[in-house]
Amino acid sequence: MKSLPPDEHLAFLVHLAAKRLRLEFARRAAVHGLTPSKARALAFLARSPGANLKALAEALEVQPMSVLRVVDDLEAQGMVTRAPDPRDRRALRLALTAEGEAANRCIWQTLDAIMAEATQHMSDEARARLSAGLKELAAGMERFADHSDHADHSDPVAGGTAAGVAS
Amino acid sequence: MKSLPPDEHLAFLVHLAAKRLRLEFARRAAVHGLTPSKARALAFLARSPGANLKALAEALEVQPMSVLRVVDDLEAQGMVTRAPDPRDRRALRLALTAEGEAANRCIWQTLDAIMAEATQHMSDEARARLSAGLKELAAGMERFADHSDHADHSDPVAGGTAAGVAS
DNA sequence: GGTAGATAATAAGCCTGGCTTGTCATATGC
DNA sequence: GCATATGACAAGCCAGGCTTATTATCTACC
Repeated sequence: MKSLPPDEHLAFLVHLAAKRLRLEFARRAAVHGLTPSKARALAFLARSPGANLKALAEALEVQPMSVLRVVDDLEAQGMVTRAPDPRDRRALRLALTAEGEAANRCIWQTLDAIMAEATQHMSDEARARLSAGLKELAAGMERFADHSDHADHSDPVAGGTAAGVAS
Repeated sequence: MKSLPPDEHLAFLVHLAAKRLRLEFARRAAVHGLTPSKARALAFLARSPGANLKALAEALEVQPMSVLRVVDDLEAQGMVTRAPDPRDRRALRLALTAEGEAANRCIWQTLDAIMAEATQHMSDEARARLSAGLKELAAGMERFADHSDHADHSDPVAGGTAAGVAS
C-alpha cells in the first residue's frame, strides 16, 4: 500500500504518537500514584460503576488476570471498592470511592492538558479530522482485537521474519 | 479542551489504535521469530547500516540498555552483525545480514497488509489526511520525548491522582 | 605527553503490563 | 441433583522498558 519512507508509515506514526503520549502521561501521573493502566481502569469504572472484573477486562481488551492486580492496587490505594454482588455471590461489584472519582477527574484534566499542548499548532478542524480518522482506523482494526487467532497470515517473504512496529 | 465522551478522546483513540496494531503485528510476526521491538531495530538498521548501539537507541527513543538485548537476540538469530569500528575501538558498527534484509522486507509487507486491512474502508485522501494529522500530533509531542524531566506539571485536582491512558 | 573527563558497550537487577494455566466456589441448565 | 459454566484469584512467565554502575577507550587540555 505504501512502503514509502519508513518514518512516515502510518504504523510508525501511530506507534510514535502512542509511545510519546504514554510516556508523558505516565510521567505526569506518577506523582499521584497512578500508572497508565490504573488510569484506564479508573476511567472505565467512573462510567460503569458496579461493573465486575470480567466486564472491566473486556472493556480494556485484556485478560481478567491482567486487571486483577491493577484493581488490587487501586483498592489498596482507596480508590475503588469491591462489594459483593447480592445476586451472585461469586461476583464482586467494583466502584470508585470519592478519592477514585477525584483521581478520575484529574486523569481527564491531565489528558486534556497533554493533548492541548500536543495539538496547539493544529486548528480545531484538523483536530476533529484527526479524531475522526483515528476512530475509523481503530474501528478498522477492531476485528484484530478479540477472537484470538483468526485464520492464516500468509508469509509474504520466504525465509524472512516479520516484526511489529507499534509497542 | 474536550473532556467529552471518554471513548472518543484523542488520547484513547491513539492508545486503542496503537494497541490493536501492536497486537496484530506481534501475532503475525511471531511466526518469524520477531517481536515488535526487534522489528523496529531491523527497520532502522536497514536504513542506517553501520550505526552503533547509541544511534539505534536514540532513533528508537529508548535507553541503550533496552536495545542491547534486542540486538543480542537479532545477532543470535543471524539477522544483524556487530563489527568493530576501526576508527573507534569502543564502538561496534551494526549491520543487517542478508537474512536481516529479508526480514526487513517481510516486516514492511506485513505492516502494509495490516494497514491496508485496517483502512480498507477509507479513501486514499482520508488515509493521507490521517497520516498528516498523526505526523503533526507526533511532532507536537516531540518535546515530551527527550529531556527526561521538564519543569512542573501543576496538579489540577487536589488530592487526586492522574494516570496514563496510552499503553 | 599524561592525565581528567566524556562516551560506548555492557552487566545486574527492577518494574509495568501483559499472558497462560490451574483452582475453587458458586450458579445454572438439563 | 449433578454437570458444567463462570467469577475471582494464585503462581509464574514473558516482553520491553528502566536505572545504576563497570570497563574500555577516546579526547582534550594542560
